[in-house]
Amino acid sequence: MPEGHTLHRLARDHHRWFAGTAVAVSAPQGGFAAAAAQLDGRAFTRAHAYGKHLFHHYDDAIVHIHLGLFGRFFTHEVPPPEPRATVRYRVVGAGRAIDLVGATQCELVTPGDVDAIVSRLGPDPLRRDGDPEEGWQALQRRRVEIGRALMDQGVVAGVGNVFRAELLFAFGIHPLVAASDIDHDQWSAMWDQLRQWMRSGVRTNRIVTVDREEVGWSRYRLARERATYVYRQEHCRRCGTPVRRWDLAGRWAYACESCQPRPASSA
DNA sequence: TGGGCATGCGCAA
DNA sequence: TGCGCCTGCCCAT
Repeated sequence: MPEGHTLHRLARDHHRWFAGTAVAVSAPQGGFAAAAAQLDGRAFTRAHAYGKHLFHHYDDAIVHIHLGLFGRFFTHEVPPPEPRATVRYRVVGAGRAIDLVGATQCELVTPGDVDAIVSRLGPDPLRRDGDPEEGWQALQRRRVEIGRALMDQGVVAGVGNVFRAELLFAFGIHPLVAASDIDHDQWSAMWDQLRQWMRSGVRTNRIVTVDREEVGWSRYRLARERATYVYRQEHCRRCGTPVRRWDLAGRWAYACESCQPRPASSA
């Protein structure tokens, strides 16, 4: 379930569980075996995230992880159960164990590689150094629809399909509006909203964009349901209009064309 | 049992 | 623009 908040939450948890301790590292699936052998028994020094990228720092090595669409971590008490065959990277500390499965990337990298990865990314709303002006500058250079630009990690690092859909809905912006038609004040407000949602996402480990008062939900219902206005909804949670969806940048984009008027320029 | 789907992304054309 | 890759889970059969 990886958008940026997921990776920051993982970094926070992994840091708490492992930083400053020696850990056992293994690679049941085999692909990461040589690296795991090198890391086994080493001191885990820290974990950090940038956008959707997670980094595990050991005393003299760094592991770079990108979950892709399917990747996830399973967490266990210690001692952990026998790993399933698909576990690529297992870390066992004093009190917790984690299993990485299905990730697009899990590799040893150098500090230089980390710099190169981060340099391709736009500002991250979850980082103190995340600068919305940098995002604004990048957005100005994009000659595409806003629904496409928001998925571009060089504009904002950490936004995925849910935040794209919900952010545009919150501002009444149709995904097919040209990125260049977003004005500066609007962008600043979008950034603030995104940062608020993502911070909350790190705390609760899920995405909630609905206002509980507006939708009239109990806390119980809020905890159970997909708490979005248009993302994977049949009908707009605000006005009831059927939600439309179409392929944009290879992913389903969702919008309520009553709350988010379609730009005149698009057919 | 198997098809479809999922909060990504890079690459070939 | 379309495809391939990584895996788990849910649903229909």
